[in-house]
Parts: sequence; structure tokens; C-alpha cells
Amino acid sequence: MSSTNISNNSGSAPNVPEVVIQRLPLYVRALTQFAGSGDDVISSEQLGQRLQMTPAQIRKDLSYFGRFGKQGRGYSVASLEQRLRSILGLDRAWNTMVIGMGRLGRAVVSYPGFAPEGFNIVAAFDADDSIVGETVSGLDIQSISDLAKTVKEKDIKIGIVTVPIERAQEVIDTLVDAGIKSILNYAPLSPKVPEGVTVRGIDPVLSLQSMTYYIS
Amino acid sequence: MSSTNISNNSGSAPNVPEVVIQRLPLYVRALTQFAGSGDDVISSEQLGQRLQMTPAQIRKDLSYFGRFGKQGRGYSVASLEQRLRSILGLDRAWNTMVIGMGRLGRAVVSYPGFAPEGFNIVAAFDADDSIVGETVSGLDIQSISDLAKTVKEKDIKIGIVTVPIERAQEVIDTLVDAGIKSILNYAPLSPKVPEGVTVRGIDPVLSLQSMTYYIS
DNA sequence: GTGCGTGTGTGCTTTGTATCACAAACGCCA
DNA sequence: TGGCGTTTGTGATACAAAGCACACACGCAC
Repeated sequence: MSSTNISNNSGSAPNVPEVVIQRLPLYVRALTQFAGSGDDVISSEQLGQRLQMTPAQIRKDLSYFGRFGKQGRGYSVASLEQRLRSILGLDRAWNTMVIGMGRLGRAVVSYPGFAPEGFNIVAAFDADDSIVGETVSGLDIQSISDLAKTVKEKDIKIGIVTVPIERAQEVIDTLVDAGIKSILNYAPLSPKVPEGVTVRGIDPVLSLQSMTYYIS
Repeated sequence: MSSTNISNNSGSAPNVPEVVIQRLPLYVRALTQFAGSGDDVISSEQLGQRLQMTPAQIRKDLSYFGRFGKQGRGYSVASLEQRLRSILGLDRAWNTMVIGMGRLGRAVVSYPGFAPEGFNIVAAFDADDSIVGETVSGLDIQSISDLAKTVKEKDIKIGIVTVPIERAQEVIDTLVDAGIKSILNYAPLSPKVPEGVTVRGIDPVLSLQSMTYYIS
């Protein structure tokens, strides 16, 4: 799933495993939370305890990107957080859009957790002409035929798909055609996308279905 | 995270990797979808194409649990689906509860995707006394102090946590004390739970944050 | 300045997972 | 009934990730 990690400015690193990338936001979050509580230096041991993982793994992960700690001390909380945010591209805001304005899509658009993290939802789309033009949380619902144009105009980099499963692949193809490289997919399928496009699925039912195995 | 896979009836298998368990629901879903479309036999090749994975991996995964296919033919769609559902415990219904009746909790309770898959939400809780007694989607909001009793009375096996981050660990501790072994956590933290308890997190922000890395 | 305690960064080992490749099973057809 | 094309199930192999353990850096105290 995706790679194409070409040249970049200073802090770029080659061939970082995808699992590592997925853990970095965890570190960022833990550091942010830790920043409130007094100490301005943190050790991999402390971080590991908070995140339920081994200190060695944290140090290994960080070492893909540089040497951020000081021996005998640990990591500067503020500085490490800043560095990680920069690596992940979280030191800027990202324009996103939501496609599918049914029940789920409306909940996503109204969800107050995205904006504070720098993900601004700046457009909303639906295929159903009868609701195009309605306003949801301050956003006009647009027709999907406007999508490519709006993506360009508003410099949208991320698509959030909340359409029913039957339309999901088709909508995702549309996003890909519009040049979108990052898709958050709420529809319960494993969509086909070309190399270089990253899709992450949000699927509570799948999670539940794999847990029941352990309840004997 | 979790294991304790003790004796079971016939189809039980020892030491199955967690990743494999997490893929089984994907197979179930693909089989269900495939069942509609004519053919009643499917090969690992076809399944793999649909799920974007190698046929070998699918066969390996299935081989942990038995021999379900016929050489030269493939797998009976209906029968394989049934076997997998049985292995995962999806051939029965599960009672679940939602803790935290804020915006997110209400959305979860109203979400129509759980019941058809056998996950029935039969109780709703909140810590805020001022909303205890209200009705949401036909469920009375109960006080968390009733939780342990209700879990027992209604034979609830799964808890869905939708409280704010500050209360999440505390609520999860309460669930664990009440004997819950499976938790679906919407709060943005990595909770600490004892061995034998399975937690799966739903966190769209984390997913977004790891995707931005690839948008250079 | 020197010595000591602490915690990083990392080569090496171990563990875990995915893939390969082929023997054995099956169905079909002549 | 026997041979052929197909697809499974699985040991062996290759690859990837996690963990270990220690040399080395740093800060502090005296």
C-alpha cells in the first residue's frame, strides 16, 4: 500500500516502514499530553510506559529520522514533538473534503475533532441532486461533478469517503482521477487504488468482528 | 495484546497470530458480497484479487483452522463463510453497550450498521446525572454506577467507549472490573488494560496524521 | 576536571510474517 | 478408467519487525 517517498527537504529519511509511520502520531499525541505535566524532558522508558510499548522500539523508530535525544537525559518534550510534527507534515493545516452527505457524512462534517489537529473540512459533496445546495455545518453540499474543480481551487489534499458501499469504489476512482493521494474511507470495502495512493479504512464493525474470536 | 486461547469445541486452533484473526472478517465480508454474484465456488486467486492480497496468504490463513477447500475447485462460498463466521463467533448475536452519551455516543447508538451484523446495543451509560433518564434511539441512558449490574443482567460482552479522553481510562477500568473482555475505544488514547482484555481503537485523526507523511 | 549515574543510538539476534513452489487431491472428459 | 488441467495445503525460504545489550555521550557533583 503506497510508498513513493521521493526527495524532500532536510529531515527526509529513506525507506521507513509503514508501521513506523503509523506509530509516529501516537508519539506526537503522547508528547502533547505530557507537555502539560511539568517535566520538559522525557525518556523512552517513560514514553513506552505511557504507550504500552518497549523503550527500544521507540528509540528505533525515532532513529529512522535522526538523533533527537541526549544521552543521560532523554528527549526534550517540546522539541521532539515539533520535530515529529514536521516529519509527518503536521506543522501545517490540510484542506479536506467529505464525499457522501448521508447520516455518517453529516456526523463527520460536524465532528469537532478534526479542525484542532489541522484538518479543515472545506467542501462537502453528494451524488444526490435533491440535497445539493443544502447547508451542513456551514458547508454547501456540492455535486460530485464539481469535485475536480473544487479540489484544484481550494487545494484539497485529502478525501474522506462516507458514501454507501455500492458507490464507494466509483467515488474513490473519482478522487484518484482528481489527483487525491490520501483517502480516509468509511465504507466497508477494500478499494482498489493505484500505487502511490494511500487509503486508510475506518470500520468499527470489522474491529468488533475480530474481537469476538477472543470471547471464546 | 490479549491471547488466552484455551480449549474450545471442535474447530479450535492453537496460537493463531493476531493479524490472521484480523483478516478473517475481511474474508467473511468478501464472501458475503460474492455470494450474490452467481458462482457458488471461489478460488483463493479470486478472493485475493478482490481483497488486494496474495492467494497464498489467504490459503495460509485458512490453513490455521482446517481444510476448507477442494483441490482443483476452490472453496464453497456459502460453506466457507459459515465456517469462518463460526470460528469468529459471528454465528450468534452479541449484546453490547455504549458508555458516553455525548455527540459521538449518540451517533454510535443511532448507527444502523451494527445490528445487521449481530451486534445489538442494549444499554447506554453516561456519567452526567443531568442526562441520565433521557432516551436515545429507544435506550434509556443509565448511570455508570448501574453498569456492572446491567452487564450481568443483560449478558453484555462488549463495551463501546465514547467518553471524552479525560474520563476514558477510568471508564475502561470500570468495564474491566465488570468483567468485560472486549472494548471498542473511540477515545484518543492508548488505554492500559490487563492481559486477556482486547481493545481496538477507532481513531480517524490518527489515520489522517499518518497519511500526511506521504503527501511530502 | 574527573568520576559516576543515566539513558540514548544502534549492530546483532530473535521472533514473527509473508511468499514461494510443489506434491497431492479433485473433477472432468474421452 | 486413466490422463490432464486446476487449485488446494503446506514445508521450506525469504523478508521484516521487534527486542536485546552495550558502547558511548552527556550532565552533574565534588
